[in-house]
Parts: sequence; C-alpha cells; structure tokens
Amino acid sequence: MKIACWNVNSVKARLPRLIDYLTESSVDVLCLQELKTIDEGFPREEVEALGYHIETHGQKTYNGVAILSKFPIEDVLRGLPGDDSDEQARYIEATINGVRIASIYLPNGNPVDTEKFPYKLGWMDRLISHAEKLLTSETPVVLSGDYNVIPQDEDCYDAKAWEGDALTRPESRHKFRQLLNMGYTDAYRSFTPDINYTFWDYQRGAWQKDNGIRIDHLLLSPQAADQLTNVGIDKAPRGQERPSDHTPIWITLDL
DNA sequence: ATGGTAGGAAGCCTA
Repeated sequence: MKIACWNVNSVKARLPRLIDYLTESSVDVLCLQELKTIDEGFPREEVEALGYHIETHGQKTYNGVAILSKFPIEDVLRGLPGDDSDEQARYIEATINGVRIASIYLPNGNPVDTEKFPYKLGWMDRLISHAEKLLTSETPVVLSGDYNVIPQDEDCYDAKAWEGDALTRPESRHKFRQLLNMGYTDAYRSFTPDINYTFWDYQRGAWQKDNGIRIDHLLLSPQAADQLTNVGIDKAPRGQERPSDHTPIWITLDL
C-alpha cells in the first residue's frame, strides 16, 4: 500500500496538479493539507472519477485536511481531541485496510512572540497525548502531515537563516522528538541518510536555488514501521506550472 | 535591512 502526504495550498487552485499526481503516482492513499475550502467546495467529482473515496474536514479560507483512498475509508475522526473550543480544521483520521491513518496540518506558530506559538505548542501536546492512545492499539498507525517542524539542522538548507523561527525552535523540536521517543518512526529519516526537502518558499527563488526544508513527515507506529518497504519525495510537482510550495512525500507498506 | 510570492476574501491575513 502506497501512502502519500501533500500540502496542496488550496485544493481548488491546485486541482490540475492534484489530478496529474493521482493519475501518475499510483498512490492508494493521499493525505492532503491546506484545502482552504469548506467541505462543499472540495472538487469531489473530479477526484472520485479517478477512483478515490474522499473524507474531508474543511474550513473557510484557512486550514482544511482530507484523506483520499482507493480503498474504503472507515471510522472517520474529525478534529484533534483534547480541546472542544479549537475550531481550526487541522486533523482528520480514519482506518483504511486496517491501518489507522491521520492527515495533520500542524500550526505554523509564527511569529513566536504572539499567541500563535503557544497555540502550536499546545496543539503538539494534544497530538502527543492522542498519539500515545493510538499506540496502545498495537496496530499499524501512520501519522502523516505538514508538521511545520524542521527536525534537525540537516533538514534545512541553511539552519542559520531559520534560527529563532517557530519551525526550528527547541520547544517545537523537543515535542517532535517526544513523538519519536514514545515509539514512532520518522519514515523518511529511518530509511535513508539522503538530504531532501518537501517545501520551498515561493519567494526569493527558493526552488531554483534548492533552498528547501523538510517539514512534511510520516510517523509510523512500530507495527507500521515493521512493514515499511520504501520511501520517497516526489519533487516533480514543485517544478510544474502553478505549483504548491510543498511537494508530496510517500511510503510503501507491505501489509 | 528589507521585501520578495501565493491564495482567499474582500480591501488584510496566513504562510
């Protein structure tokens, strides 16, 4: 089973790119982030025509996540548990072929001297609590998404340029490591020493200069990590016309 | 040191 993760930065603006990717990549499951539309605005017919089931957790203007799958999608959970007052659509989770799969759009957290940074850290605490609960199932779990965390300096073209940013702050990295230390595996880093990125800013010719960062991650429970057979970052979509600033990252599991 | 780009909503906010 091939599972991919892609922050599309508006599913409506990215529909041609999304159709290309679904047609060419042969992914069984695709976790999307930053839909930037309500559920009713999702281009459902176009995606269903390619053979995918769709579950969305949308929101007007900002955020919004979805799971697309060639297999039936069961037991959908919308919203990250732990704070009923949180109205931001950043989390959806469901079971596909016996694998519990989440699509995560973790808060950016900048600027760090505003309420945005504590919101990010609190959101990460809730994710940690929920991830702990999922581990007790002792079944394959895949937490995939835009984590807005650069785990280590090597995951950034120039660590100095990102010093002090919410994506590299020690608090953000520490909470990301808590997910690893409780038993989740960073699929990409576990599989290859290669330096590769998943995001290049639209500005300052970042793509042309390969000034990228690795912030989109698939974290695997032990039962999922045991089945991991391959990982990759598909850079082609970032170089195409009207691209997202993120590009897809994927894994294959031998279930 | 600053401002550069993209998307959505509506004449600014988020990234």
